[in-house]
Amino acid sequence: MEKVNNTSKRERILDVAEELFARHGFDGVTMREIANGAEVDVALASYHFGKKRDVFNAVFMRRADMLNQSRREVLYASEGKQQTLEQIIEAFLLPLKLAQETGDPGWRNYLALLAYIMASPVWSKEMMPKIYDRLVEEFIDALRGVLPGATDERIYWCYHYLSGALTLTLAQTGRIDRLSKGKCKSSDFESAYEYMVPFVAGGFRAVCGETK
Amino acid sequence: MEKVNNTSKRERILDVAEELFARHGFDGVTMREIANGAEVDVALASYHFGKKRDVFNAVFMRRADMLNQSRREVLYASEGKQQTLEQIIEAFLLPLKLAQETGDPGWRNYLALLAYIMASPVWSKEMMPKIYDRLVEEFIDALRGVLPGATDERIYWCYHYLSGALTLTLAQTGRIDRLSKGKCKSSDFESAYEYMVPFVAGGFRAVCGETK
DNA sequence: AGTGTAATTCAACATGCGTTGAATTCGCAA
DNA sequence: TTGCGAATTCAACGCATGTTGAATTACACT
Repeated sequence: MEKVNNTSKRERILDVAEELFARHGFDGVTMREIANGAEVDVALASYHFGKKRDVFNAVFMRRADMLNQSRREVLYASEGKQQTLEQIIEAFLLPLKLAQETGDPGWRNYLALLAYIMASPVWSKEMMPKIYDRLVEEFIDALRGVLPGATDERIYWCYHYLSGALTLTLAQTGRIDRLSKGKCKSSDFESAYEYMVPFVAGGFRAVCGETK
Repeated sequence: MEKVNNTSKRERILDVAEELFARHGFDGVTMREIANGAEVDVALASYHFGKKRDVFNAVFMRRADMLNQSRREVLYASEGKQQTLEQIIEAFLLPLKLAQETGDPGWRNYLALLAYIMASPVWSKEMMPKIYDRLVEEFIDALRGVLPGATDERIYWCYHYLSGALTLTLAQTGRIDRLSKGKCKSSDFESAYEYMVPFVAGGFRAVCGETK
């Protein structure tokens, strides 16, 4: 198996597909563009993964398990102990820290792809239940623990707002760069994380009542 | 000019394109699907609007001016008077109330299309500066007025979270329905609006300091 | 060195795409 | 009723698409 730049052709296909799908969506990318970017014949992607949809699936799944497991570990790290609202939110926002710390552009591309899927009515229904929906109920449970007086309706809506703020951040559209005239940067996940935790916590407290 | 169902063929093309583009994105829709949905020959869309991209543009522009003007009016309705943080946020979330009050499915489709554009790195850069970016600076100014001690960096990030929460709401992915087992509904813009105002206000106060 | 299997390329297919120019129909004014 | 321009359809073009089967190369094992 030929190797170039320390990665196999198979992985290079996934890397390129990840980046292109995140930017242009499923239908905005052709098999030939993927093959071109990976410097590979167009038939090779089909050989390894099958149909175009299977390439998309393979990209989606490659980092899904790792991310989910990492998230679960953080959430249960302080199990038994008295968790704070901020700790729970931090656990949920883990992908931001993760992408920032590794510095791997592949992770940033993957998270942008996740944002594309989250915001799409069609792909959200198709992909999110496979992996990511499962853990949400555990987050909601943790939130119920620190927001004893709140109704489920309020908690789920607040979770939805959190999810939206996260999604737009991961998408890295560059709009905040333009609007703020460079004072903020889409690529600056560290700042996004730093302000997002207190923002969301403040929102939850305003809607779901006081916490201990 | 032939009329059916009180709408011209030209408008029917825009209506169908609006719905399809919102669900499947620009590349996920063909001219023939649009023509089929509008019960019209495929060449007619090109005759009226030009290229496929021009159809997309026409759909985007059709309701843009109206929405922007409506927003501006609400923002300056309480000009001079002492505005509250909540009033500013309410003005920004106007599309939610608007879509809910008219009950027009066309508006819901348009707002979903707006969400698609907002979350896409490519389309966001191309479309948002045309109309929607202009008003944002006025919102930021209003926010500065009620958050005197806050840095621009903090205000822009908070605005970004607000924008994200709104975007995911407009997208109507149906995910909150599934996660909450029916307790919340993506289509329920009234509840989304009701909880979003205090959530965002609480977030701003937590990050940008106290308000009067 | 030789053999078998996986990896990769080559060549080509059927199909669907956006777009266009010519032909036809419609709606209204003279 | 005739004429004329706008609206609409018809037919077809050149091209790019996803996919596949056969041919070729690379590689591990004996």
